[in-house]
Amino acid sequence: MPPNDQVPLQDSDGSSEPPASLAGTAPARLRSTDIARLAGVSVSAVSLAFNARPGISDATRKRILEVAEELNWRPHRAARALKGANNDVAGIVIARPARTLGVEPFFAHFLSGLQSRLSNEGIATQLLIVEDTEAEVAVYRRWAAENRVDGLVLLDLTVDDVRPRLVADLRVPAVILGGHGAPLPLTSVWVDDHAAMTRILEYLAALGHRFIGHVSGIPSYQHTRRRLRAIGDARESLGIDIASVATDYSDTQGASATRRLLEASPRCTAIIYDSDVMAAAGLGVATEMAVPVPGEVSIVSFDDSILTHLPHPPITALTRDTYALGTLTATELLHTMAERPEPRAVQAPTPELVVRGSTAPPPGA
Amino acid sequence: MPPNDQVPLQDSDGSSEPPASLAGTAPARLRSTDIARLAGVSVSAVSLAFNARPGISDATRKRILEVAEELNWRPHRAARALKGANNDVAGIVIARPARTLGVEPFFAHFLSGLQSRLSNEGIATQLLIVEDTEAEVAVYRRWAAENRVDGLVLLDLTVDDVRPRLVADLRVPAVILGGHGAPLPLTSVWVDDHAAMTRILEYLAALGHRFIGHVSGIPSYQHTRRRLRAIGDARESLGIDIASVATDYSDTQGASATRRLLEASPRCTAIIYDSDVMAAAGLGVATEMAVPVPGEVSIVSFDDSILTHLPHPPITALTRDTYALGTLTATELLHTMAERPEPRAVQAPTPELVVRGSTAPPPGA
DNA sequence: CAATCTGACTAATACGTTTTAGTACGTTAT
DNA sequence: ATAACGTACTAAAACGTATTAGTCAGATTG
Repeated sequence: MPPNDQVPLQDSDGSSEPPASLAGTAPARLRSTDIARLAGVSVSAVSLAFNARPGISDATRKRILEVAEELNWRPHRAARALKGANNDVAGIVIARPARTLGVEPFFAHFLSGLQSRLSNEGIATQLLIVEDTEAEVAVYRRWAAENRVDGLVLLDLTVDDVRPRLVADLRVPAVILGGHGAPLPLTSVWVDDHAAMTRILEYLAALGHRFIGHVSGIPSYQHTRRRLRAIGDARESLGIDIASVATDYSDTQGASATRRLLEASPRCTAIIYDSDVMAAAGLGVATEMAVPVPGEVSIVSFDDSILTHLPHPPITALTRDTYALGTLTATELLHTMAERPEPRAVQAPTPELVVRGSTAPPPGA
Repeated sequence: MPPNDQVPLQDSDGSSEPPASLAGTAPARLRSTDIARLAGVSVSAVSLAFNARPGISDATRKRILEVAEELNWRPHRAARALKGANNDVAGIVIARPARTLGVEPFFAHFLSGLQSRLSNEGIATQLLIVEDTEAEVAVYRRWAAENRVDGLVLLDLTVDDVRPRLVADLRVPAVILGGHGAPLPLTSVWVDDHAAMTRILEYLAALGHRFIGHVSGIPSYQHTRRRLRAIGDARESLGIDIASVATDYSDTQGASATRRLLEASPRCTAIIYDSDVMAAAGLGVATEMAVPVPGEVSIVSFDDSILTHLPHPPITALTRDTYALGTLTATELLHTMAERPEPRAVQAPTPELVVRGSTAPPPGA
């Protein structure tokens, strides 16, 4: 008789309550051998049943699954991963000070979409917040060496970013959000910021604005570059004058940049903000300085969220489905994980301009 | 000669670039045997070195670690987990529609704090968003059976919540955010909502308000109950009249509840909102209805965030360090994972009232 | 000087699966 | 009648590490 011919102690009554006093005793963990014995088959059969492989009859398969279900048994994922199977984990590392992360609705929406699509495929998302890119890179190296994740999502692509090359070399399937331009070693999902910014500028120009302020985000980000390039192009084609001020996306810097722009002389008649947080902060500054919006100055936000809906006046903004951007990124990642295709650039829909109360023709018009 | 007496093909030059054209060929994975051979020791020695155990000399330990570092080798985490070691993963499941999740600054801040503390200990956070409690419970059962996580954080505790009992029975270390009252089978971190609400009510009563509106959150949540109980107590002790309206925390319902309260006659002279999102939405509605804030009606938010800072007037709010709440929860979870102590209730600091421009004495005063 | 001990290290086993290489048996083709 | 084949299943060999039970040389002790 084999030595392990005993079922681990377990009440057959599903609603049973383990004796709380014995918290120290480790409850015997079920193994596939237990399921096999109870179903009257071998462990191999259990494996075949759980992995939906041919080689056993439907009746046997059903019986095995029923036994497993009853005992709430599932294959130990470490043992499974050890055999080369997937971890069913995707990793995402965000290199920003954790305290400031919460203010960006963008992240939460994007993450929701990403997570939702991935968990449909049974893939969990592992999230890590680090201080800087150096730490981020170290995490990628560690995760790759430990075989911890099946895929990665890279955010905030900068000019001359070292991460795509590194991650590609680590051979971890990955997708970049925001990359474009030079051929990347990884698949990327990108938004046409140039066209989006042009949309705003054409709208403001049509209203009659000729001198426009721009509160931009972090200059090293590629999408910031693309927006600035659109502004450069529009200077010539639309014949308007634009002054850009760089910030770190924080409400504080958005506010102080607004103050600078509104105090300057001559004063611009419209301000474009690279994020919703800064636009809302800017509107606050304008109100505080008693500069009527949109009477004296119009305000446009590059991003849309509850922050642009709620103020009075509500802020004209480029709107995009950030949640859908997350699901799109997840779809690309799943495809990359499954097929390891050649890298490609996938374009997400260009944001649409939603006109609200914060924009109007300039004062003189 | 042992059959695996060959180093997997690997350039000694760290900056080397694998031939991109051979994307299909699987790069040989390093194993502890490789490190052992290169360091001139056995695999056991490698294990001892990596787990900081006695049994090898410092010189040997150093040599092993150097070889591993050079090749970017780290123990395969699945193999390690299979031997009973920790996964170094904490799980958190949020049962809310993913699309609405992004609007709550609370989650992002809390998650940031939690994550930051956990990753200090090398523990990653696995995040899953599900539709309802049923799905949430299924996830807990699956994760426990698969041995996927070392700890769990439970959110949004409701009255008669089934989850604490279930998770306790699954023997997964876990911490609840928001529980209190009846002795729970799990350690919980809780905030004294009763005292916090009382603080608001006393402040408003001192200003002279006698009829106050309350836009509450989801009634089945325990913290909502505690707030309502404080309101009940204050009716008697402070001699004020309060009308509560239940919502689902959304800006939409917050707005419509505000409309109802402001249209009622007699009209309340102050409104308390259970969340910052609803307070901001409510301020918008008041402005739209041309009800001056704080001239005709004062507004107080139970939660503080950028949403209460930015509007004009900025909203008087209870402020608490949500990020710190996350780190506190993480600390409790780490303790629970390490020591498996008896469940206990840990109280987080009671929120402080920050008076801003949205509150003033009632019109007649 | 023999017996004991200690430090540094290793061989072998266990963890719980998946996968490979079968076996046994009944059915069909030659 | 025999060979070939397919189906349903199983025994045994991985996967890469941690751990247990050693081995061995040299130091210490009685």
